[in-house]
Amino acid sequence: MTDIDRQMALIKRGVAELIDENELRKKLSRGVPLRVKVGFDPTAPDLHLGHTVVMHKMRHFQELGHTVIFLIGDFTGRIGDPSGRSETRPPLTGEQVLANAETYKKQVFKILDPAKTLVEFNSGWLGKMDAADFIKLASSYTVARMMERDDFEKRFREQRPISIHEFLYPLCQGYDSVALKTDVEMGGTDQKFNLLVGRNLQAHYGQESQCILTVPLLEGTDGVRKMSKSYGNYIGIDEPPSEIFGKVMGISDALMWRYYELLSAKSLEEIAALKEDVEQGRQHPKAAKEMLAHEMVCRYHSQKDADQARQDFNAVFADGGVPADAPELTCAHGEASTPPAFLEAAGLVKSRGEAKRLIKEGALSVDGVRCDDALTPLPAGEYVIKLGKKRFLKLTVQ
RNA sequence: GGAGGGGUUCCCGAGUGGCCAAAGGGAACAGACUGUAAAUCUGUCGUCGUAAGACUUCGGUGGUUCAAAUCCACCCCCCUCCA
Repeated sequence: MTDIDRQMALIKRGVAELIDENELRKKLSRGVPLRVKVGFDPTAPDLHLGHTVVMHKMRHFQELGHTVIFLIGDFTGRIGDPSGRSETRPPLTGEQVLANAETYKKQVFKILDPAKTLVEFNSGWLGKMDAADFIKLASSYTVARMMERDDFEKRFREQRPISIHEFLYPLCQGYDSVALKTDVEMGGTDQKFNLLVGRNLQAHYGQESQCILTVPLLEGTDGVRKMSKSYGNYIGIDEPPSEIFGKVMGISDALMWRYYELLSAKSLEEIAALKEDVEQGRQHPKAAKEMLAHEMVCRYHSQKDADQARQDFNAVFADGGVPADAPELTCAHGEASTPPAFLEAAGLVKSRGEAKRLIKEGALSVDGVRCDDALTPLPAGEYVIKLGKKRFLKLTVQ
């Protein structure tokens, strides 16, 4: 029994909701590895920190000896999860799905143990169902129950449209659990309804119902909306060390604690202590944020990369240096060496007009000296160009 | 099948013949202040051009007009209600 308590402690850490705790204990007590499923969208192979919240939970299950099923929703992806305002998406080709799956694997196994991970595609069973099968599936649920979903309920009340096919999404996702004989399904808190449908469908098809476990949604770097590629507020786990470090440093102080809570390996006690230190002025908030940034780079790259990223960051932003990976450009003296020309050539700006505007605003510096002359070509030589706070260029004029 | 509402620059959203590259807000970017935090203030925010100015843009295609985001015709798409 102590083993089960130990397992439960790890499983429950940081989760938003677990349904139902006693059922899960019962499943665990059988001593058979559980089948733990998490579904992923096939269209977004760029994993970001938001995805990692649930992935760490998957990792926990693996560490406890259970089987994790990484389900790629290539069939359900055609419907598009109705949560939010997403629309029906065009189906991806087989090759696209496979290519995306490969990209997924490359990133996912930075966290998950490949030996304990099963990768599945739900087109494998959903794609084989015929109209009669779908009618049967649809008959397993009632409109009233479907309308329990707050998104549907809300839209219905506001007289906004709900397409019939949107009802199919939770049903399909739920059927995945039937097909895979899932013991536990996890997802973000916004997935709760869908996860519950799986529970009900399994019972309908004569199986033992899965437990469900939801994890909090991580806010994006803007601190407002959930982290998502389409909002452009994400930190991708495949991004280079300097990017990850820099993006973490750019989040607000308030958000930093949220990230600590959901992403850090530190214990909740350690985090509370750190927060206390910052509030009491014993620790500078920037230092606390640096530790977080360092930890993230460590996880997705290496200790060495993290040290380097921190050093570079401070060299650049605290001491006004140049990042080691700044782009380089060589151009001829003359028209090509006027600021708007080389800024555009280097891809630092979208148009010359933009370059001129920025120069007018005082954003350009050459070797650390502000330059507001957009007309005069730079003479031959080597320069360090800085545009705004974040854009750098090593320029050689011949 | 019928009736009505709508598609505007990254997003929301004004704009019903010239004063519109198009109000306002948001986002974003830049400057000041900082810790590349927050807050605040200032500025920029279609392309080209040092500038004057030129060019392209308001679902699509044609048309009316000296002149259209604004008027007309047809088409495409979205939404609501009735059946």
